[in-house]
Amino acid sequence: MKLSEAKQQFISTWGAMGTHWGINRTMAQVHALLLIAPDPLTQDDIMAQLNISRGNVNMNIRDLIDWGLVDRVLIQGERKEYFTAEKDIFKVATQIIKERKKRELDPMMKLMDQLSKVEGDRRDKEVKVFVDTVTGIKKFGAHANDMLDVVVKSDENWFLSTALKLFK
Amino acid sequence: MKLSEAKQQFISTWGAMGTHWGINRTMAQVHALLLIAPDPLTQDDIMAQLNISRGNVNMNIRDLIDWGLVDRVLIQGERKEYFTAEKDIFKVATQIIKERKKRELDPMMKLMDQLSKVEGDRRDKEVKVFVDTVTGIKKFGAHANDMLDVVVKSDENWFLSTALKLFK
DNA sequence: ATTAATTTTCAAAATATTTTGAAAATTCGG
DNA sequence: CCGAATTTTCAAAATATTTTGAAAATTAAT
Repeated sequence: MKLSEAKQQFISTWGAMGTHWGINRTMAQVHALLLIAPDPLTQDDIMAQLNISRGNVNMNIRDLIDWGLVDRVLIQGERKEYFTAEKDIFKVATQIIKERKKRELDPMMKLMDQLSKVEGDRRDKEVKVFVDTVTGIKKFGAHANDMLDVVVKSDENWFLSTALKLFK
Repeated sequence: MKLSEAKQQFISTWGAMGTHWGINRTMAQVHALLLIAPDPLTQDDIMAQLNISRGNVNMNIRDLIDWGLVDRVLIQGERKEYFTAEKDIFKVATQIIKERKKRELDPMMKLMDQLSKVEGDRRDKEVKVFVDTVTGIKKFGAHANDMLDVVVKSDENWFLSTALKLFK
C-alpha cells in the first residue's frame, strides 16, 4: 500500500471511529491529519488536505485545543499560526481519559449520589429497585475511576502490563 | 427528592450520557427506563412513559437486544411481549465492553496492522512519522485490550480493586 | 381458515448537527 | 495609526439522524 493511500485510509477510519466516541467526524479527521503530519500545519493546509471550509477548521481546531490534544505553535518569522498534535498515543489517551472523567464520569457520579437519597420506603419495590440501580452505578463508577487512573498513571509501565495479564 | 422526579432525572441523564457514548438518546432512555423498572414492560408501557412512537420503541428495543442489554420475556397467559433489562451494572458494563471491543477495537487493530506495512523508505520523515503513529496505536490497543479484559473478567473482585489502588 | 391482537418495517416528516462562507474582529508589520 | 493578513464568529444552508405513523407482516386464539 502506498503512503498516500494509507494516509487517506487512516484519516477516514480515525474519523469514523470518532463518531463512535462522541466527537464529530471532522474533528477526528483533523486530529488524524495532525497525528501523521511530520511538521506543524496551518489552517490553510488543513482546509486543502481535508477539503473543508475555513470556519470548520477553525472551530474543530479550537475544540481539539480545548481537549488538550492540539497545540498552537509559533514559527518565527511567520505570520500564520501553525498547529501540531501530541504524537505519543499514550499521552493522547491519557488526556482523553482525564477530560472525559471530568466531563462525564464526575458529574454522573455526583448525580447518582443525589438520586440515591430519594425519599420513600425501602420496602417499596419501586424504591428498592431504583436505589439498587443507582447504588450499583455508583459502585461501578468508583471501580471505573480506579481503573482509569491506573491507565492514566501507568502509561507503558511494563510491570503493570504483566500484572494485568495475571488477572485475565 | 420524590421518586417520580428522581426517575425522570435518571432517565434524562442516562439518555444525555448515551449521546456521549455513541448510542442515541432514545435508546439510552429506554434502557434507563427498563433498568429501574421492577417488572418487565411492554412496548406500550415504554411508549407511554417516554412519549415516543411505537416504531421508535420497536427499533430501539431491537438494538438493545442486539447489544445484549435487554431480553424479551414471555409472561404466561399474556399475548404481548415483555422486556426486561439486566440489572447488575457490572454485567451491563461487561456486555458493553465486549461488544465495543468486537465492533470497534478489533477492526481498528486489524487496520493498523495493514497500515503498518505501508511501502516506502523508513528514513523518509513522512513514512517514519506515519509508521510510528500506527505502531503507537497498535501498542496502545493491545494495552487497552488487556485492561478491558481485566474489567470484564474481574467484575467486583475485591482483591483486584485493592491491587489497582496500589498503582494509583 | 378467519380474525383480531401485536409486532415490524420503512418512506416521509421532523429534528438535530455540521458545514459553509462572508462579514466582523483581531493581529501585527511598517 | 493604517492597512493587509489572518483568525474568529455565526446565521443560513446543507447534510445527517431520528422519529413518526400507517401499512404490511406475523402471530395465536377461536
